[in-house]
Amino acid sequence: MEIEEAKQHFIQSWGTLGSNWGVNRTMAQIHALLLVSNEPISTEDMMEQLQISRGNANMNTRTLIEWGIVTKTHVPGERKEFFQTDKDIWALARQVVKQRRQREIEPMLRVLQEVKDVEGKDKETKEFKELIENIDSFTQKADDLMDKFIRSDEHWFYRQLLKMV
Amino acid sequence: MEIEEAKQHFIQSWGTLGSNWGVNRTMAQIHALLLVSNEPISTEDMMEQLQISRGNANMNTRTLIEWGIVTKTHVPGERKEFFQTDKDIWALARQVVKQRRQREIEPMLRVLQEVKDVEGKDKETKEFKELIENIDSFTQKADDLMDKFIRSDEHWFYRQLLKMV
DNA sequence: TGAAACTTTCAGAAATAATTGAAAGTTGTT
DNA sequence: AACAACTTTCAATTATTTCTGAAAGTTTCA
Repeated sequence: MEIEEAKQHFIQSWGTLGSNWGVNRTMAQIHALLLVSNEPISTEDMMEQLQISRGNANMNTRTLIEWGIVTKTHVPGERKEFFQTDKDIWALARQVVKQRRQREIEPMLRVLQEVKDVEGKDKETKEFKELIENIDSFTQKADDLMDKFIRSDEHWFYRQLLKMV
Repeated sequence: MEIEEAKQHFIQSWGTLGSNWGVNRTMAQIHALLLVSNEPISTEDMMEQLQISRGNANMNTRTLIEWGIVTKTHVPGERKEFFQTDKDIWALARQVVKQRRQREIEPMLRVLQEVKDVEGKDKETKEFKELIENIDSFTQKADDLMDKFIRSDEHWFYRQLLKMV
């Protein structure tokens, strides 16, 4: 396989992976394109290489920036904006975990809290409370793990893995 | 808040959470309904409580069964099928992780493998190979962690968390 | 066997999400 | 200030996903 074909294949797969995780295909592809590019790339480049419209490129790039995984840069002599992403895959993973934690764990914990003080002493209510209690406990542990991951570095994570039986 | 309201609220939130994770809303709601039900429920029950069609209820229930998180049961004296889910939230999490691992990690590793032996000794190719190598290494570690989680029980997981600094 | 009870399927409809492209907005230069 | 270069916005369109409901299929039992 030659390099251009490989990059293309990678971009496609990254897009598919993204859409499985609730990230839109184009957004994941833009990210993949940035990953495989040696230099920062412009909106024009994205449009050409992914065959997408200016609006689409702009919107999805903005979302990537909001997620904190893409940054704007400038190329000397060029007036337009260029974009780049951190090639450190651990940094990327940390950033994504951080986003999802904030965006999903926190709302979930809030709902569980709201629902927790349901009135009643009957069996049905007790069982419901127990379920909510279990989900809450699980969610908090997941939250704790994510928090540790976000604060960690690659080596820490690797050591933790080794420590596990 | 009284019990029916609380259950309703929970079902809605579970639906939203699901759709953030690439699980369709109805599927997540059916699952939530099973979680909060004290007895197994029938397709009719789902249709009525979630206000959905028979086809929709049937299809999504089937997918939940394929995912291994819902099972069929029978209620004595009743001819129709009933469904139930494991209320153990850890068992549920393990099952979901198992599915996603099989469905996403494996294909990703295959793509990385394909793309890894790209030809060329130039800088561009070298950098690409390095990127792929890093993603591959990360993915394998994630795979390893998932594998450990799948084989674990709640207490094991809790102990691992405590061991982490 | 036949017919009621129940389940599954799937083509079309409806809902939702993603994308386009052109106009409006902004920034920098002369 | 006027213009060119560039970015952003958003209404309209297109694509994708989900849902419906009725017909076909299956099971159970008298």
